[in-house]
Amino acid sequence: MPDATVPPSLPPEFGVYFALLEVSALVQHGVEGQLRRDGGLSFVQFQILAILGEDPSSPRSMTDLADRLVHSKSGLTYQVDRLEQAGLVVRVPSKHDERGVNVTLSPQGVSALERVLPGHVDVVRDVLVDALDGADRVELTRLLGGVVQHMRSRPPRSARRSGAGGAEE
Amino acid sequence: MPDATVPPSLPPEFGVYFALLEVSALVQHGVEGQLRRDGGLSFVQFQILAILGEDPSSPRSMTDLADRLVHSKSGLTYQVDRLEQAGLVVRVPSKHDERGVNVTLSPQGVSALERVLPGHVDVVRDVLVDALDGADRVELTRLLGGVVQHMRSRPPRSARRSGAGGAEE
DNA sequence: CACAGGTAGTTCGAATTCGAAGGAGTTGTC
DNA sequence: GACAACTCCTTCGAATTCGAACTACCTGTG
Repeated sequence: MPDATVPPSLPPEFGVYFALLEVSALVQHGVEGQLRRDGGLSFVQFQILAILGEDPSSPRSMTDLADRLVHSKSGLTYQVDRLEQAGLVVRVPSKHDERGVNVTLSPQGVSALERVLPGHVDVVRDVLVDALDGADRVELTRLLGGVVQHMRSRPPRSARRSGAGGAEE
Repeated sequence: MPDATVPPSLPPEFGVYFALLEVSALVQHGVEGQLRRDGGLSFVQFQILAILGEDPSSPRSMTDLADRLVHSKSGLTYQVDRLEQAGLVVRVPSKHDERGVNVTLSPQGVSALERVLPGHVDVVRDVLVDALDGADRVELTRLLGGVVQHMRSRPPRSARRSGAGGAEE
């Protein structure tokens, strides 16, 4: 019988879980200051611009963006509103689907991205990339990529499950 | 996201950056539902309880906690308020420093932690740990640990003045 | 065509977050 | 002991986030 004064500890494999969360929080906060200083952008706003900049020829739907960012749709609406007010993105009604809204980078949005990117690269390099030598970086990328695939391959956030794979009503 | 694609203007090593952020966001959202269902806890609240549970004999100061969580102090005040109202933690004035406040787990806090932990372990295992075989897990932990050390070794967030790279005034 | 069920975005209210300012205690220097 | 500079935590207002409800549109079945 477990001693009530000693809280249960997590399995040792969970170090990876905490380390992951901590690193990502630190990286995120590390870049936030730079983004705000150089471009007046929040981290989420930068992410939106960066995703749109990945492939300017294929505009993204709101749902796409929300999914990519792992954000709520309402939160995305709010941020796209702000970016549109700032003139950095444009909402274009989808041609195929009357309900759909596609978001694209405006020329000003491209400029904003170009303005923050150099400093951003510096900060990320300083804070994250330099912590790893080349081989480790490749290895970490490989491992994280595998995890992303694993997670993306299971029902996305809309599917709630209380355990592991239990069928529920 | 088929592949951590990076805008052409970003160096290729930055795939690790995007993959990291995406994985951590997915993990975080993945556990949030379970924590709320099983214990009525937000992710941050769970983190606070978990940190306090790590070593109940050494209570943590507010600043300590904020630093560990990579959260603002005001945000931590808010969350500790809520946890205290719920009876899960207790604020104890520091003996050595009249300004200091130490936070400890109450018996109810221990119970809450015990109540959510099994399900939490399941979810994390399902979503993250199972994505890796044993060797990869060890490797990932090692890599992330190195990054944490690297980041913690530089001026913490309180010195958000010149941030991470450029000295600027 | 009509209708049920599903999807895309937005709006709304409530909860949470942050940074700046403030009150109080501590430390170092003279 | 007085003073300035610093640290610890909280309060305050503004910005951001989420989930639920809502509108509008699309798809499949009869």
